[in-house]
Amino acid sequence: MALAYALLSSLLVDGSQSGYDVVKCFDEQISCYWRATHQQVYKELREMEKKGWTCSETIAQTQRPNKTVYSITDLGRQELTAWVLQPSQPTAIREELMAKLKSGFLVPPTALIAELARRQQIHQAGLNALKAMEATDFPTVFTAGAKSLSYEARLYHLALRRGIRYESEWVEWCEEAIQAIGDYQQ
Amino acid sequence: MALAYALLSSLLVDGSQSGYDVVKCFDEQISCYWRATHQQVYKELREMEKKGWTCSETIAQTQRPNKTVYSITDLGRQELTAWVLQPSQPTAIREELMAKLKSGFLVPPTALIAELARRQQIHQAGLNALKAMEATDFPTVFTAGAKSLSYEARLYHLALRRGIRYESEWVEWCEEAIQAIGDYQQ
DNA sequence: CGTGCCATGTAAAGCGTTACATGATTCA
DNA sequence: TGAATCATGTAACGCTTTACATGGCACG
Repeated sequence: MALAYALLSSLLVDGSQSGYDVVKCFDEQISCYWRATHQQVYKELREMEKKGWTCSETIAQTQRPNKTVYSITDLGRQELTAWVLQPSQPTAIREELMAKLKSGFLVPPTALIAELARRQQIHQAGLNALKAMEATDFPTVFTAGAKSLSYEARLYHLALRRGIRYESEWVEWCEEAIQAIGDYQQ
Repeated sequence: MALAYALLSSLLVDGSQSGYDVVKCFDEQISCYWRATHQQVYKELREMEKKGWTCSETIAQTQRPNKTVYSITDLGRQELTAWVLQPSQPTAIREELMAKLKSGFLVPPTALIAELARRQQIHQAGLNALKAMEATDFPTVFTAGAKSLSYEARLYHLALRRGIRYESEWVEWCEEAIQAIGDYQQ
């Protein structure tokens, strides 16, 4: 369900787009809070068109495959607004690594430490990417503060901040866990 | 897939259990990193028995429905160990609230603030619950430090710490977001 | 007398991942 | 010449959620 609305918001904020563009936008920007494959995106855009939430236009291109460019309709905008107004539940957490930790005594501590270090690197890389996004998309934040942003930009910046906090928290926890397990070696 | 292993680790660490017990254990303890409905749990336990990862015994009860109590087998333990040794990918993030924020300019700021305050309360409650769990299950941490724990307990404590950090981060971010949106009201 | 706990299940629908498929262009 | 980008799709499978179903006991 929520994917449909995430797509609508992309069409609304970033303008009319082809499925391909939306996927790219998801990979680049939206990935800090939502993920979708191209198969899902194309399917959902077609289904929303049936419901009248989007409309499409085919753009003929030479030297490139033709595009189907989707736009949000008034009905789509209404649906999106109604959805935004609804309360949202926290996402159910599903963290494989924590499940592995519970049975972690089955394997050598060094194996756990290696895995935690690997995860720490992944989250550090994610953090760096998000910080780079912040520097690119919101440069004024660093000089004039977040209050310099427009309301719309500020809202999006808050989502980015959530991503940054999330990845930072992961990096810190990995550090804590590596230290802790180190205490039990020899 | 991962559900199966989470169940095995519950059987291994917490001992033999009925499906019902496992579900309760998931609701109470495991919910900070995994969630499953009773339908999933019962199904998975039966499937693992077919594979020989678990074995079961029916306990007749008067005044209560009979139970099927599952135990982990040697094969199950081997499979679990092999799984723990495999690298695990970070969970894909799917955060509805962030998607709503991106289209948040469609609704009055007060609506956003109300929703953020509601979410903050939810995460604060989650945080309190996890801290209470820490106090109950690991009382020595507060007096003698985390190093007083056995290796097994320490590993589980680390998972709990991750939950605590996660909920704390949410509460803080909600605060930040409420403040930020407040800046744009008159 | 109603609510909630104990204890287990079936069935259907929805959502998400993975694999497979095409075919031209651009860049190293 | 091989890889990456543009652009869109089908199909199968598996996981997750939601709804429906049963039936006794205990507690207020």
